[in-house]
Amino acid sequence: MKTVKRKRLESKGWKVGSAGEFLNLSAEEAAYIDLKLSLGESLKSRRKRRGMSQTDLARLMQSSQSRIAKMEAGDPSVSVDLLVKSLLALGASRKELAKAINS
Amino acid sequence: MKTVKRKRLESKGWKVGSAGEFLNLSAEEAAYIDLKLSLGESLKSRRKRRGMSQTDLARLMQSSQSRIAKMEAGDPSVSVDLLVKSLLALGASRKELAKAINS
DNA sequence: TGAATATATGTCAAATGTGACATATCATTA
DNA sequence: TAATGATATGTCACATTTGACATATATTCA
Repeated sequence: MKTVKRKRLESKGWKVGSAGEFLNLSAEEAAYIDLKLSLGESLKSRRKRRGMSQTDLARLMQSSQSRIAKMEAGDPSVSVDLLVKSLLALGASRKELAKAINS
Repeated sequence: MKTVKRKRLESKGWKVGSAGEFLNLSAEEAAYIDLKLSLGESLKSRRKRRGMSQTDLARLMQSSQSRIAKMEAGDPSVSVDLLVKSLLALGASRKELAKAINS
């Protein structure tokens, strides 16, 4: 894992149990977090491509600007569920979702 | 959508708002449900390939047999998060996850 | 520059998801 | 056919996630 991403995680309040790698993350925990970060980034770029603000997207999703911000930032308080629903709300297809997950 | 899958959904207590297709599902809602069903099936086949029972997997995941059953069945009470975590616990890679989502 | 707009961050009550349990149904096989 | 093990389904107390709000910090641009 790159240092940049690492700092990013550390500073964002990720905190995990068990012993293991650098932040005490097991491979699965790390994969899970990475996944969320990827989805968040994908959400952000999609939203921007559409020329929408976080507030716009929040309205579209019946959510709130602050939650959108947290999604895009990979905040520990947001679920993969919400990220997936958001991407679908922005018109992402299954295939595109899969791509976002893989990237 | 095939009739089999449809019956499956109806009988499993899916219940959604708004007007639209057959069960009043918007395209996004349908995609979301399909996604969960796919992940559930993927989980089931992975578990079986490993020769594990639901109880075994539950132990591995610190969950319970009943929750595993619900995951595999696509029960509305299970989150994508849990499905993803389960697949990761069974050793699925990002790429394999993506594949499961796409299939 | 400064005002307007966008994004980030912390908090909380309400909503949703969770493991655990009881118990039912299904499958295998002796 | 019983007995045994696996899977399904309903329920609930507890845990986590949610939208909303307040407010701080960036960003844009006249």
